[in-house]
Amino acid sequence: MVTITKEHFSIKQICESGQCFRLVKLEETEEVKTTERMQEKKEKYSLTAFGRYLEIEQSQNEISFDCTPEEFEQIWKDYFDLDEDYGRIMGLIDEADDYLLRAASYGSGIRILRQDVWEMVISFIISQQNNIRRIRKCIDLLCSRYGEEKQTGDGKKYYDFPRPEALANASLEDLYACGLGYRSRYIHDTAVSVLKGEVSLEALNEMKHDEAKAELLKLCGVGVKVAECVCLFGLHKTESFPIDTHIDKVLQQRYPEGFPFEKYKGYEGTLQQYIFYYDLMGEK
DNA sequence: CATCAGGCGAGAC
DNA sequence: GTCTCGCCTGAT
Repeated sequence: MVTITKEHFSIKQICESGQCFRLVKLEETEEVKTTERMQEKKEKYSLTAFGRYLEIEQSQNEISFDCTPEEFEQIWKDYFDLDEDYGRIMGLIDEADDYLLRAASYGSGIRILRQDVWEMVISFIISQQNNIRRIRKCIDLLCSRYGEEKQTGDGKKYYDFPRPEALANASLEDLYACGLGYRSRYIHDTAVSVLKGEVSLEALNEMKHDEAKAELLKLCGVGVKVAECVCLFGLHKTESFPIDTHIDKVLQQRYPEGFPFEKYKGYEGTLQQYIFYYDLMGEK
């Protein structure tokens, strides 16, 4: 077990922000009173990533990871982008931009996770014209049917994310049965492309944002929006700025003169997440 | 019953 | 290049 205290880290907000579909809430327990009037709420989450299973518990700024210090240092510290100072990024926001300040304040615990590229490609193909609840369901089904079955130290079963080969070999009929609908063909064709090496996901890390985006656009079912999401969450290119229906609406309503991208070079994607989350979850 | 959910491909022009 | 249209599916 590794316990840290960290500012600008809310596992709840990261989960709700819909960038990682295999981070799920397990339970909520009302803890014994730690002070006279405040009841401390502990929230427990599970995460499956990079072939590993991790349980995480958070009470305010204290976060506990159920893993060894070595695994935390090697894997999760990087995964949760713990070396980045999100307070500094929020400090870049124009003090005259009330809306952006409110959005960042509302979602101040969000971090841009460093996730697996292949998993992001498939996950965000599934995300199109879809809601988070159903995206999770589709991905769970894909994992349990096409992912390798594994076990934790204490014997808990979980499934790895399916490899390209497994999805390339799946029949369209079976993919439809995972509730993927018309995205089934996209998943299949993309898996074949990656398996054949028509698009090399490994090579994307060495590329600039625009170059990586152009490569991703070669994949069937990957348009501009999905490509930007893969760049942001799978390649950690934080200059990526995915525009979906929420962001598009906000840009029109709040930034009719245009969003000041030049002002936030290199951090557009991080700010996009604050805006997205605020529009999705925030009160009117 | 219609509409919507973090779009995209195909075809028309 | 830009525009329109149809699309699986489950929730409301």
